[in-house]
Amino acid sequence: MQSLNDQDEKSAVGTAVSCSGIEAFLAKHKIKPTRQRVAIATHMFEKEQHLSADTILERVNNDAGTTSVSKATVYNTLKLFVKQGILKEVALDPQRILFDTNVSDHHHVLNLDNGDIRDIEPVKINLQDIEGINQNLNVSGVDLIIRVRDSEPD
Amino acid sequence: MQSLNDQDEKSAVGTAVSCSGIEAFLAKHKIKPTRQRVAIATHMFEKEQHLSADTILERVNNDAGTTSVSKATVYNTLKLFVKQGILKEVALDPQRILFDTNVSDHHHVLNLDNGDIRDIEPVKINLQDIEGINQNLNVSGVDLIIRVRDSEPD
DNA sequence: ATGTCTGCAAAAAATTTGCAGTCCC
DNA sequence: GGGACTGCAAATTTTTTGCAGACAT
Repeated sequence: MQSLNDQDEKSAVGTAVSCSGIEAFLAKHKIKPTRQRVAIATHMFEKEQHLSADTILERVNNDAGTTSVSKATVYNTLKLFVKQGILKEVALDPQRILFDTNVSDHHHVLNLDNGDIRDIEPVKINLQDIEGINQNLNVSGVDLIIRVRDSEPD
Repeated sequence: MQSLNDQDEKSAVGTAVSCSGIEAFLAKHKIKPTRQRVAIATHMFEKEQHLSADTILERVNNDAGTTSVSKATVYNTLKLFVKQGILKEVALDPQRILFDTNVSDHHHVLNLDNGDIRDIEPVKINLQDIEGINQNLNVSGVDLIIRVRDSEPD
């Protein structure tokens, strides 16, 4: 249950962003809140979640309450959101690129049996632990995906 | 410097697969060694490496010594190799899906400054260390990518 | 000749680009 | 009205599918 790491705006931003606060939320991140962007953001930030570009397109266009948008706009907008730091792009596996509303440093546990994706605390990576690595390097990011199954291996 | 974990065939299979041994190598993994597959495998297993489908296509078709192949065949063949366990598909980042000749359990260190990809030993993940997780789950796979830079952050 | 398998052209899906129309000043 | 920006049609790129031909009985 992580917040968007936004200090002010405590009522509008909880685990997600309330509909009325979306415009301010976008504006605060230097994103002009156009109709299309608000529509996409409304669905994306409805709650803490991991969605594909396709799912977002579907949800936006099936919701009579928001403008409908083209696929290109969904891609361009999600990429803009990533650039502005309100979304994170995650390659859950080679066939599944998702956009994650949790932009804090964290990792994922993917349940292969039911498809659930669970966010977990970042692990501490010590380059010292990796043999033979150049110690002058500095870590700029760590992606960790743990695939699990419910039942025991047979 | 990891081998392909193949016991017999010690001369043909070192860190890579020698050209002459390719057909036997494919056959051993229940892959009929057709001209196209041999061409693709020759370039892929030339040495321990991480290549995109596109790079493989280019290399195969620029090599007068091997049959040229269509893009579809490259995709289908690489997928077949993954299914048969002689390649691993790695989502290095959302924009870069690579095929890795190292199929043993391992992780990656990606140097963002020079593009180098380095294989490292698998980390031991203890579900006990992850708070709030259902302990009846069992881990079926762990992907870890560490992004590093040469110089210190400014 | 018949059933299985291969390679690839064509189709489909995913992503990017270029530009017509808007929005500010 | 002019520079900057937006959304999307069209182009491009990536991936999948379907089927004509090859191959092994």
